[in-house]
Amino acid sequence: MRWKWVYIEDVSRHAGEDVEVRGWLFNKRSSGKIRFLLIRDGTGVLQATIFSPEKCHPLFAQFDALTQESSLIVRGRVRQDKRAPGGYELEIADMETVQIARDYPISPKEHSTAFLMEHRHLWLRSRKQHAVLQVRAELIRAIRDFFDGRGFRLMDTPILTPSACEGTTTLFETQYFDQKAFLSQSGQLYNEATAMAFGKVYCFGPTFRAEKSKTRRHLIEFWMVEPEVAFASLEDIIELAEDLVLFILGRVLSRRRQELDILERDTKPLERIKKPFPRITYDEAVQLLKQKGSAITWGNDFGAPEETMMSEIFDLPVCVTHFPAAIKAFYMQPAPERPDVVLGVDMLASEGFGEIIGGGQRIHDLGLLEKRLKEHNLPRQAYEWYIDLRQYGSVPHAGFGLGVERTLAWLCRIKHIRETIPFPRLLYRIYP
RNA sequence: UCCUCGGUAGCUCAAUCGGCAGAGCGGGUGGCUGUUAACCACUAGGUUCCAGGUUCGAGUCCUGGCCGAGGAGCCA
Repeated sequence: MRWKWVYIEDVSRHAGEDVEVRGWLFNKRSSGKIRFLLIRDGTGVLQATIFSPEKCHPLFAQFDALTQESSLIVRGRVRQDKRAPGGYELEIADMETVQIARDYPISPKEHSTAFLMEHRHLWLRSRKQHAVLQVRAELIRAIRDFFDGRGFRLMDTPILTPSACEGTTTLFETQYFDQKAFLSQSGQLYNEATAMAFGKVYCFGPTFRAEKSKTRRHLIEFWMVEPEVAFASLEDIIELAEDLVLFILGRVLSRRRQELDILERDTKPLERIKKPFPRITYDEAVQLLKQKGSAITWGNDFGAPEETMMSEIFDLPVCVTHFPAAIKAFYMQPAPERPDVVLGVDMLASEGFGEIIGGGQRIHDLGLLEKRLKEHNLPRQAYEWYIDLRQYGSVPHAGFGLGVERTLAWLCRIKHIRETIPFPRLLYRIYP
């Protein structure tokens, strides 16, 4: 007979049927005349059993030879059983060993972070890491569905760029034939051009920052989605950011419950998030933080302790607006009648996870943009095309960037951002 | 880049005042008719990160180096 190859996530639909499962040995146990195999195939974990009153059953010998992470194909009948994890198990009739794994280094007991990072290529198979990356895939799909559903056009901005978008000190330099090029830190400047061509756009890709930062919330290479909308104001863009976050939350909470359970994520703090999120200006935030005992003074950016304090004051994500112009990028539009602050917004996630979104309104006036470039000592020739946008039907416009890994860390309540991407690039680690 | 802590069996850790190198897990062997990180018995397994120094004697003390972790600044 022909055995039907099924994935473990679909196994409950095949109760009573003969099927084939292809996967890896997650764990095994035995008790006299009965043997248990926990098999994973990437979509789930299934318990399979071998039962025989004969001690010398050939399948028993095959079972005994299996080691953790050995690859195998099992065939048998699916049966509903309350005693099995997941409620279904496979009664093995036939088993094929594909390869015996020798000394798999990650045991079911505890390991240090350093050891696990060294074995990241195998750590991905572990239950919690697997769950986090399942949520990541869902998060990315939700982001795309959100923007596509609202008529945004996906614009792929370049990764190799001739100039800096923000500071030049944090750029990765590379050779571009006989000239220098830099790895992109953001697609924003290019998106300002595509927004003038398509009205509302987004880019979604990897970004690179050569910052020597060694914290739980920094990656050297990370993914960012950046919408940009022509004719939009700060107000418009904040609402867009709120809608995006709510859409993502809805998707992940409805479709990835099981993974959040595996991660022991208490979902109540996420479930109570509703529009509108609290909004405060930078001025108000500084006042609040001072009352809470922070040493912050006007004109300084928030540090990690300030972000933690903010999430102790509010139990929803918070939008902080109107930052001092001096601590923000050259392209930020100054507030009307208050030129020392800009129409920018940072969204701080709840539960102490800090900034997940940064954005705002961009300068659309030619003269002001030229003035700012000079003040920031940026080479005009590298920005000619960008300046050009202000000469041909310039309009107010706004956008933001959302960091995928930080958002995922918040959703999964993962302490360190290194677990939110399959192969993290960190300050002192580029292997594996 | 700065501050703090750490490096002992494949892994996670212990080793009192400087005095015989130890446990659990994993591996191996055997047992057990429903296990849930199964359990029980036995068993193999060591360049104590590297180089130098002090000492009768160093995993332990000193000097230098290498590697890692936690935190800070910067940022999404």
